[in-house]
Amino acid sequence: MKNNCITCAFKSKSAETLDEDHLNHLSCNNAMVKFRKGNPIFTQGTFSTNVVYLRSGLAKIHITGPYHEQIVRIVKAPRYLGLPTTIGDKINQYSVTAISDVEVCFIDITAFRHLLKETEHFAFEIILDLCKDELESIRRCSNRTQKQTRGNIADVILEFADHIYESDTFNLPVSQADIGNLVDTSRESVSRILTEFHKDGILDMKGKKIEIINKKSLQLISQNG
Amino acid sequence: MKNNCITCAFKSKSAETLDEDHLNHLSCNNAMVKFRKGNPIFTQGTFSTNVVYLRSGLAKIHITGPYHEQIVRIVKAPRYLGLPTTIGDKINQYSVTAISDVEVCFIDITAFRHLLKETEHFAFEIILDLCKDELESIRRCSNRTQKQTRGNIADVILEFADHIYESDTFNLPVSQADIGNLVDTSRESVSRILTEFHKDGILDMKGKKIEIINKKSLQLISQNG
DNA sequence: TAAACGATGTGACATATCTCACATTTAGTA
DNA sequence: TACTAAATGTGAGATATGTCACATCGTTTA
Repeated sequence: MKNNCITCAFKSKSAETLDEDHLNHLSCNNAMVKFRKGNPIFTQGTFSTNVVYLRSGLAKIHITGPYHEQIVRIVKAPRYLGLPTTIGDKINQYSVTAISDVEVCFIDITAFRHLLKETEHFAFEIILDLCKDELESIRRCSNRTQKQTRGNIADVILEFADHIYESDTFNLPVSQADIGNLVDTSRESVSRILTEFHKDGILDMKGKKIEIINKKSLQLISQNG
Repeated sequence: MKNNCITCAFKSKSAETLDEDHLNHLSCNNAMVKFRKGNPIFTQGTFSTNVVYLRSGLAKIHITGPYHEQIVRIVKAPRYLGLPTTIGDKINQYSVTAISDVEVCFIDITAFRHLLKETEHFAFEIILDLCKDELESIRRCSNRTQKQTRGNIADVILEFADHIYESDTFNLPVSQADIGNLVDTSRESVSRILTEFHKDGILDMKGKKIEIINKKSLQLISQNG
């Protein structure tokens, strides 16, 4: 299914810099695909022949570590998925899986490189994106290894509320096991800490539905361990 | 002190793509500075007005985490230092300190951006660098959080031998405390594990001098925890 | 050369969190 | 609706590793 990038309402910041000709070129080398919640968008170890752009929805980036699968990050549209693994290597170095229903654009890598060469603004926006992602990776890794589990779990909750859903009430799109391997702890510890937060009146939980009641406390826990 | 990039023997892969005119432009906006071991090259929290290129020597990239300073990575020349923090943000998001005597080029950021715009090959090489660094960050973080301390310390030794010094005998350029905060453990644990390796006949230590005796074992420890 | 400081070795103890075990609840499907 | 599988709650015990304490060794500096 071909896509029309000119009229697309979910353009990336880099695509915003393109003129009509280049957007047309992008449209011609671009396939929009829908994935249902839970399905893999691309998989570690396979060939990467396309640049992937997440048009709508949520996805998790995960990597097979030395012992177990680890979630690196949970991301929301709009953003590119796996530029490092597509451009930096021919084989995907990590996997991306939809955690809500998503719309994804697969852009032919040759066409993408063509755009990088032709239009310096486009390339610069991509560089900016890469730089910000790398900073984020470093910051996250430093937090994750230094903080104790309570702090990391508080972070995850705050991340969902502040950056992903932009609301203090939301449905967790992932299991507790997922949260565990996002912050590198066991499923059981996540459960224990979540019920602890509940008992302390910090948040309300009904199944997957979470409501943050005492955000100050949560932020304090995030800061102090 | 102005630099002549045309005759420079330590050109980056990206600079290799430049023609004489552009190299001249680079030379004119470029200052080469030497730092002695232990001195900061740039510091987290300060303004970043230059792109920094490590021409020779070793450096550590470190960041102030929620609890303590953490070494993110130890890098060797030739490579850029802190592209993400220079391009992605105006304030340095991390620090870089020399761990041997080093030579560093400070490139004016405006001139650097100019090169990015003018020459698509240059920009593409930079994008490649950024992508590879990001992949490396993710891989490292996943390893560090999953492996046990013994495995991480084995990794550091192997990294020095295989990638930094390219020899199984070398002088450790950092203290055990540094290694501790590179792999997120205490100074005492590093000491204990290092003497353990020594007792097991895996390596020989005389002061800072390390000689790997049984590399196979070390690799096994790196893999299995 | 001494003194002072930083880096390192090593023991004892505390503790966060993992693992295993099983109960219980929720969701998905015939 | 009932049955099955997956997700979650919770206890008990094991353990890797942090912290504190102090001794020793090497290196810089006055």
